[in-house]
Formats: sequence, C-alpha cells, structure tokens
Amino acid sequence: MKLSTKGRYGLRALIDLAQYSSEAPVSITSISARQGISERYLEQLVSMLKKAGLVSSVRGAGGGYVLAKDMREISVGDILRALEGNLEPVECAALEPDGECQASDICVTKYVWQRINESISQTVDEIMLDQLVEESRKKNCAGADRAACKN
Amino acid sequence: MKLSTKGRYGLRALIDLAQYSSEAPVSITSISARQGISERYLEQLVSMLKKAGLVSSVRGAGGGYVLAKDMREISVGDILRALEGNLEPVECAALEPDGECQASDICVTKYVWQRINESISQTVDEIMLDQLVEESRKKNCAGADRAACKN
DNA sequence: GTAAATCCTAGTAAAAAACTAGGAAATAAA
DNA sequence: TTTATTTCCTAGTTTTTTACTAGGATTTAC
Repeated sequence: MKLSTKGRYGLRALIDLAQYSSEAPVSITSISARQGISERYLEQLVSMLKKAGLVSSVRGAGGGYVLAKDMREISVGDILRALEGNLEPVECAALEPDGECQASDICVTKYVWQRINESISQTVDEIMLDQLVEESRKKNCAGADRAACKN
Repeated sequence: MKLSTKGRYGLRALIDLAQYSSEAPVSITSISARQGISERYLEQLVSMLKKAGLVSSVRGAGGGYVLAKDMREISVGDILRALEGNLEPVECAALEPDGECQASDICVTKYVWQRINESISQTVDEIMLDQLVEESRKKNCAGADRAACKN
C-alpha cells in the first residue's frame, strides 16, 4: 500500500517544472540538479507525463519541457495516475461497469474497496498543481537539502 | 499503490470468522474451504490478526479462532493495519510529530501526502466489522463461486 | 559540425510479495 | 494413553515488482 518513487518523484518533478518553465523550457538536467533525482530515471518519469498529455517537449539544444496545459487544470490525480496507473488500492472487477465477477452479488468487501477508491480519488482530484506551485513559491528559502527527502 | 493479498484475503477471512464463530471457534481449515484461500497462508494472516488483538485462539482438537472483541468495536482500519502495517501510501517523516526531515519546511508534497493519508484513515476507520457481517448475512445466497474472486 | 537536448528500448539488481514446508505443542475424544 | 485435530512458529523459495542503469538514435541551436 505504498506509492512508488514514480509517483513521489514525479510529482516533485512536475511542481519544479511548473515553477521554472514560465519563460523557457526546463531540461531534465536542471530538474535533476535541483531535486536530486537521477537524470536517467527522471527522463522516464517525465516521458510518462508527456504521454499523458501533461507536458510537452522541445527537442534539441536549449530544449526541455513545458506544461501542456494551465496549472489550474492539472490535478494531483492526473499526475499520479499518469505515473502510477490507476490509484485504486483494490482493482475489483465487480466495481467496473463491465466487470466480470462471479461473486459480485455476494461480495461484501466490494463495498469497502469502493469507499476507499472513492475517497482517494476525491482527494487527489481536488488538489490542483497551481496550488502547490503557489505554496512552493512561498516556502522556497534557499539552502535546504532537498535531496535528503525521498518523498 | 495496491493493497496486498494480506489485506484483501485477511478482511474476507475475518468477516467469515465473525460470521461463523458465534457458537464455536472457527478453524483455519473451514475458513479456507469456504473462502478458497490456502490453509498455510491463512494461518499466517489470522496469526497477525491475533497479534493485533482482534481474534483469540483455542488450541487443540475442536479449537479454532473467535473474535477477541465485539464486532461493533473492530473497524476495517484495525483489520487492514494489522495486516498491512500502516496504511499511508507515503510515510513522510515530516508528517510525524517527531519527524526528522531536513526539507520539512520547504516541502510542498508533504501537504498532498497528508491529505491522502487522512482520507484513507477516515474511510477505513468508520466502517465497522458488524456492518459487513450484517451485509454478508443478507447477501449469502449459496452457490456463488467465492474462490473465483481474488479480492 | 558540435554540443545539448529529447527519445526509445532493453537490461539488471534489489526488494517485496505470495506462498510453501516442516515440525513442535496443545487438547479433545476414542 | 494413543490418535486425530488443531494452533503455533520459523524458515525457505519462487515470482513479481520496483528502481534503476545503459546504450545509442534523433533533433536542433549555435
């Protein structure tokens, strides 16, 4: 029941990217330096964010990544789903519209999984990237050791 | 970001146990037969529930397990925490009262992890075992293939 | 042309999950 | 008192997933 480094690092990376990409594209190298995440690994994470349509890229020297849409329209849910796949701790076939599940009508735990899934979705979908960037701008007193934190 | 089989099977097992242990202790063998979960694995799960004080055991022939307290006082949160350890998708040191985290004061994602942790806790702590047993009694029309479901 | 970037795939080492196995200890019933 | 049934406890093993690393192709500004 843990969020992987994909989700944890990826969210940090995108907040960083959002914060620094207003003028020019932000390169993997620069995010890596600021956030203390391996370039090669970051590359993969950002690529997932691109596939999900959250960022777009500019190739070649001086290139990098920029947000593909307004920060106010990107939720933490969008970001984490892009990186982690679906966020449901239990993928119960009986919960899906077209779900094939023999035991569906006698299944009691289904109710529990559904409630958990819903509460997570609701939470992550209502936090938008712009709030986090705003918060980050306020807090950023230089000098703290960002790389010490694995979350 | 998945709940392991420990949590999924374990919750099912405890609902079963609660349902059948009102007169006599319920053996691992019988839970295993009804729920289609390996005896040897179930044994470990139930042992975790015992360590957590949710069930108590009667050794020897004719023995088995019974609930250690009233179903109305056992929450899904108690059960899942006994089986999965803590339910926080991100264990952020900065969230703990005594948390050691260099980046605590500049960390933006902390807020996100906190919100997610809280919403999960709230959800699982408000569903009580007796509700699930009640639900199970209503639904149990015999004949459905419980073993087909992995959740 | 060269340096700085993204892009893409594959490989790999470590960790965690999901069981399996073996046998000791307790107890009820024969 | 033996036997069958049950919990108890630890360790081993296989499979899956995670978290990277590696290599090189492609694009583009200067």
